[in-house]
Amino acid sequence: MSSSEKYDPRAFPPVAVTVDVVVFTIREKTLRVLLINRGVEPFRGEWALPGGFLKPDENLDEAAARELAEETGVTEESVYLEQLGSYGSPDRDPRMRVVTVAYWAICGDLPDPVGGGDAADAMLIPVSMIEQDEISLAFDHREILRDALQHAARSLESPLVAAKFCPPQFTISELRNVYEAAWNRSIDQGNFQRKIRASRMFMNVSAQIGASGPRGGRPASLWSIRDEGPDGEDTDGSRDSEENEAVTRKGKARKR
Amino acid sequence: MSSSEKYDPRAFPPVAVTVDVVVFTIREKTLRVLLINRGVEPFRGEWALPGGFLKPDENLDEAAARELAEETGVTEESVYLEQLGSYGSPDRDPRMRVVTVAYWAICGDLPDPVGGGDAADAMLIPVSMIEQDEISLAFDHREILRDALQHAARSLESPLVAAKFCPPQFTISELRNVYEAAWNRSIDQGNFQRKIRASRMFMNVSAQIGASGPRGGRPASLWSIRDEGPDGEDTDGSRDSEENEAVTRKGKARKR
DNA sequence: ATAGATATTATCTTATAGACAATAACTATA
DNA sequence: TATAGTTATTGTCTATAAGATAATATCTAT
Repeated sequence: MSSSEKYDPRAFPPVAVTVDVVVFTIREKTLRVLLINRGVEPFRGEWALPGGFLKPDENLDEAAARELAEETGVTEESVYLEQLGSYGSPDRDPRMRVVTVAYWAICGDLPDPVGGGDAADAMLIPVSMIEQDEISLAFDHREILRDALQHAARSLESPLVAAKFCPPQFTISELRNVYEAAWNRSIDQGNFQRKIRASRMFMNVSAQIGASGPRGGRPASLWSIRDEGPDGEDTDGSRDSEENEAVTRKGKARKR
Repeated sequence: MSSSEKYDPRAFPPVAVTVDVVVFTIREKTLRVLLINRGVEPFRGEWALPGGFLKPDENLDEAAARELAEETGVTEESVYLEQLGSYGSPDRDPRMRVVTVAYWAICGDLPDPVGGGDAADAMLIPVSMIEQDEISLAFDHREILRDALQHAARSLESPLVAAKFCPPQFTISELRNVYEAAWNRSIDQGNFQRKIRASRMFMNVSAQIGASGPRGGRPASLWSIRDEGPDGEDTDGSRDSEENEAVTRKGKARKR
């Protein structure tokens, strides 16, 4: 007999459902994650992913978006927010049975002084610190973060996802920095430039302009995600390439 | 303030958590999914994914494995079983708030007469029938199945996953049939053979032997997943290739 | 023996990635 | 102002992998 038939849902075992969000951003060429310093037991004083209980009339995606907004102030619908997976070991929360649905998000422009106001403190911690066990996380949040990192690394194979780490207009080097921070390895400038331009996923704003960096250097051109016009945009005149695909993820690792 | 602090977990909103499993297999060169004909309301008489409530002392993976075993009798730990995602729209179950954690599984050798015994009937339905709306599913299971199909298609990029659809020993053509069924397109025999042999992921059992098909043809050699020996296996003598990767997923579609 | 079927190997072409060199355009400083 | 340092951009060469296609091998059926 099907197990679906075995239970009366009104006699379901008591479970609480929460939503946690792994918010990634890049600061100082370093991949960072938003963590909350817990003000209450359990795990008081330890760092944890932002999250909270699912409300009766919202679906999972809405709950994740609400949590993201509550913790970061970011409400734009352009934000990348995707479900990661669910975690439900019987003892993952000492208080009671809690199943959490984890999401991961990319924020290109987090307001710097995060932290909701309460005794709870919020910080953007480099993921390398957690990977190297310099910071421990509450609950099973280290495991969730590990899975989020893996998932994010794969998702970056699409440059459109990588661009979510950048402001609306960005240079190709800024985009390259995203990969170098997330994949923890250096990427050849020339090859990356070729790849991005050939992909036709972005369009050239201000073809020649763009300011030089603080240390000089030829000024870069600015790019943005291609708006889906049926007419072919080609600000820089290159017309030789077709719709390409992913950025590959091989090569020698760096330090992080 | 962090939302994690806002709620007393003992005052959590009432939610039931279930686990549903999308069980894929291949029959007659067709990708099929295991469906249960519901014997009770709601959706009595309609087809649904096998699933049931999470038990108090099991984690999510264990619950999924239990459901898989209950519905199929398959208990081997070698079975491919992976979490897919969670679904929790407030009204997805008319009885009460139910969040379900969906898994997907590959069974290479399902006992044919599935069906647990009760009034509930079980069948292996071709996924094409659901895609073409010839069969409707209960709850939001059509959406879950759609996501599972997408996820499975990507996962098959690793031939090791594709081999889970096959018996322990299989021919390269059987493996190719997996791709043709799941991706719904034909794959060139020669190129596929080259790819699989070059990958070094499998090893040659019974190098020359293997029976001919019912319609004749040169007998194929049998392969199995390479056992991780430090010594280089090379039953067929080819020693020219290194560890390669995915099977790509481009090409013209077929009918299904 | 011949036709039909499937498996296996080989060849050719093209696309893409990676290594690496060369050039362009800026800032800073002697 | 000339020069060095820095970053952006373009170009070239090579190796690898994929797709198209042909050729060969080995079976069943008639």
